Formats: sequence, structure tokens, C-alpha cells
Amino acid sequence: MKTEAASKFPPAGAQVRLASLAPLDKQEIGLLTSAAQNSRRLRAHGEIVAEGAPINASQIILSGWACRVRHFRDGRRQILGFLLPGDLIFAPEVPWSSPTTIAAVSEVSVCLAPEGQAGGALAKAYGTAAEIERFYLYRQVARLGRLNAYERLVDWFLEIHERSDAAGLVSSDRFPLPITQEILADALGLTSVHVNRTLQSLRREEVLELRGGTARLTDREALARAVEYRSPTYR
Amino acid sequence: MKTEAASKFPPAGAQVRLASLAPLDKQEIGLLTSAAQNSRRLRAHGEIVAEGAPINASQIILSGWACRVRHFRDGRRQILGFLLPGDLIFAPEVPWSSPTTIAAVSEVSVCLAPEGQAGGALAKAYGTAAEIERFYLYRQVARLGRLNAYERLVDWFLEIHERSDAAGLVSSDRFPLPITQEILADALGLTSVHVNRTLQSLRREEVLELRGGTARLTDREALARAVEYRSPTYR
DNA sequence: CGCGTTCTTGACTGCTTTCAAAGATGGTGG
DNA sequence: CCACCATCTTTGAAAGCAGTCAAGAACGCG
Repeated sequence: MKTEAASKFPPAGAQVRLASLAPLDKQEIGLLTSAAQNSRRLRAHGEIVAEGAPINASQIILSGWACRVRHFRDGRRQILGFLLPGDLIFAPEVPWSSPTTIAAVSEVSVCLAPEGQAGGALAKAYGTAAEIERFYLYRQVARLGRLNAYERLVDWFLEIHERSDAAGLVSSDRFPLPITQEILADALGLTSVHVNRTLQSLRREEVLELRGGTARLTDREALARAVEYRSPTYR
Repeated sequence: MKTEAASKFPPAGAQVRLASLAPLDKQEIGLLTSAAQNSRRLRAHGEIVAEGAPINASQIILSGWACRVRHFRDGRRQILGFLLPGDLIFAPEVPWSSPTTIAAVSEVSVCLAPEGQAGGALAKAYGTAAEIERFYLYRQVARLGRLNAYERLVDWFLEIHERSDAAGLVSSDRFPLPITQEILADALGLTSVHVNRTLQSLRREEVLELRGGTARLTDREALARAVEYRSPTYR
């Protein structure tokens, strides 16, 4: 409910990301900026959308990381995907309830997504964002189904680098990683113990630098080749 | 390119499924029927959409099974999801190319999806189908990430029963299963050997009947409880 | 009836999990 | 400034689920 979010906007975050998807005009940027004035802040672990709750309006992640997650009775849980600044929680076109819980992973601020008028750049940015989200969801399936622990980590880091970059969060090749190894494990279908061991081997091989919540990939080219990483096609 | 598909329509298949999603009127059913007149037939393994190819128009699976699949250079492949009769291949709202290959699993016939006019039941059926597809995609992630082989099979069979039922393909509790164990393995992130062994234990426990490409689940209630199976919420 | 594909089976390997406990780390209050 | 606590990371040993390799049986089709 505060204005703080707006001041955090440029040069990193949601606006950078959305502007990268379509050439927004001044008015559209104004809409985004004023929507951000009225943001909601959640602490880590806070619930943004409950499973089964109706979603009447689209929302934008302004800062922080959120995730879609499914919980099992026995305590297992699977993170279906992460939401980074500039990502949207889309309201469905037909009345529908959220198929999953959406929760804050780090401290998060969100706001309502201003309506883009049909044919406008904002609407185009939203549409493109939706396609990209689907692309990453397919990637997540392939990751879990066919890659081993080592490859999953590499593939995931490449994706996160790419997405952080789109949000202007990468600086001198480093990007923030506001999650614990346990959360990463829940996203990659592994145990935190095994994530820990695999991260260590990545560091030992000097493929990854990781300290104090900041990450850096040493040689993305080589890694991308190793796991056949593909970027979503923009066109 | 033939009319045969139309004759295969009622009472099973695409039309049944779409009509289950919204109360289609006579005219809309007419549109579907005539669209089906002009269908394309593919043999098993035929490519319906190539990865990276533009998708200019939506298509409907009329009969048979298709799948979204990603191939790796080393021969591994992951099936991201199956497309059953009545499922759609959606053209994106913004110009975009297909993020994955879509291939026929069994012999398949597809046709162009007639445009539903905004606000009409057909458009609503499409929108609902899109939401349901997303729901199943999330399910697939959770399945691969957090269920063991036994649970994956059970969860998958429950989904396929549900979807076959929506297409009117279930009769006296039995439904067709036009795929090999190897394809199932590629969908569930397992090896065909392990799928085979797990199927055997399902049969041994009399949870599943499976012969001649037809399946039957003995006690869906109990199975659904065991894997916390949830249906997409229709509302 | 013959051949290619699919299904089964066995033995062995190994990646990942499980269980437990010992270090770090960071924030908080005295 | 430091003790203290909760959270997170790291390590070790042992067990288990799923993969690999190889070969034989069964099935379906022409």
C-alpha cells in the first residue's frame, strides 16, 4: 500500500522487463508507474493467491521472487515455477479459479496490472509474457523428466540468469538469488541435501560462483551447449 | 482431407468434449461439424507442428492421440503432455512460434478450429479448454518432480481416464490406450523397463486392467485418495 | 508363416534419498 | 559488542529406487 515500490522501479524490475517485450509508449509507462504506486507487500512465505481462489484481475510482480507451488498432505511439495519481477499472474479469460497456490519466496511486492488496450503495446507485452511463461513451463517439465541433478541445476541457472537479465537484475554478470537450497530442491524435484552436494561440485568445477545470495555463471555458452539450453523465441 | 472423420464424431471424440465445456448451440455444432469435414490425417509418429514453426490458426484434435515432445541430441526425449480428442493446439495471441514439437502418437486426425465469436459458447469452450490444459501441465510438473514411479503411473492413469471420459471415450469403465510403454516412459520421466515393471505390480495388485490397448482402473476413488488426485475445477 | 515391434525378465550398477548431526550465518535483544 | 537462537548449509554412512545392458518371449501385421 506504499509508494516505496515505485522508487525501486528503474532501472531494474518489472518495468524494465515489460518494456523489453514491447515498445511501450509514455502513457503505458505512466499506467505501470501509477499502478505500482498502489502495491501490496508480502513477507517471504506469504500467500499471494490461494489454490482454488478466483482470480479476477491480473497482477504484476514488482520486486522479489514468488512461486507457484503444490503441497501434498505428507509434507512433500513441488514448486511449479518461479515468478520474477515483471512476471504476471494472469486472470483467466473465462471465470476460473487458481489451479495452484502462489506464494512469496522472498519479500515481494505486487500490484494490479493496468489494462492494456487491445492492439496496444502493453497488451502485446502481456501476451508475449504469457507465451514466455508457457515456454518456461515446458522447459520445467523437460528438466524434471529427463535431466539429472547436475543438468537440472545448470539448466535452471541459465534460465534464471536469462530472466533476471530481462528484468535488469544482472550487473557485472552477477544476479541475486533470494532463495534457500531447500526451495531450490523443491523446484527441481530433488532433496536439499543433494542440491547442496551438486552445488558444491558446480563450484568446485568453477562453473558457478555463489555467495551471499548472489550468483554468477562462469561460462554460459559452454553450459548452454551442455544442456541444450534454448531461449524462448521472440518474434 | 476426407469426410471419414465426421462420421467418427458422435458419440465420442472432439465434439463431445468441447460440448462438455460450454453449452454449444446448433450453429456452433454445425461449425465444428463442417470444420471436421476438412480434416488432416496423420499416421503415428507424424509431425503435426514442428518446433519453432509459426502457428497461425488453432487446430482441434478430432481423433487419436498426439503429444508435445522435446528431443535431445543424445536421444533422450521428454513428452510434455498428451493431446486427446477435443484438445486444441492454440494459436498464440501474439505472433509466436511453437515452443515444442507436436507429434501424432497414434493415427490422428486434426482440423482447423472454427473461430468462436467473442462471448459465444464456442469461445468459452476454447477458453476453458486452455485453462484445463494449463491445469494438466502443472499436474505434470508435480508428477515428475515429486511422485515415485508407482504414483506417477497411478496419477497419470487417473488423468487419462478423466480426459477420455470427457471425450466420451470411456465405455463400461474401459478406455483406449493407444500408446506403447516406451512412450509412456518418455512422458513419465522413466525408462520403459521400469514402466513395465511398475505396470506389472499395478496389475498384480489388481489396481489396473490392461490388455489389447484398453485399460480399466479398478478403484478410482481409492487411487485418487492415494495420490491426492484433483480434477480441474470447472466453474 | 515370417518379421519387426513391443513386452518381459534377470543381474548388476549407481544416482539420489534418508537419517543424523555438526558447522555457518544472520538477525535480535541485552 | 556479544551472547543467543533460528535458519540454513555442510558432511558422512547406509539404503533404495530407478537405470543399464542384454536376451528371450509374445504380439500384430502383411
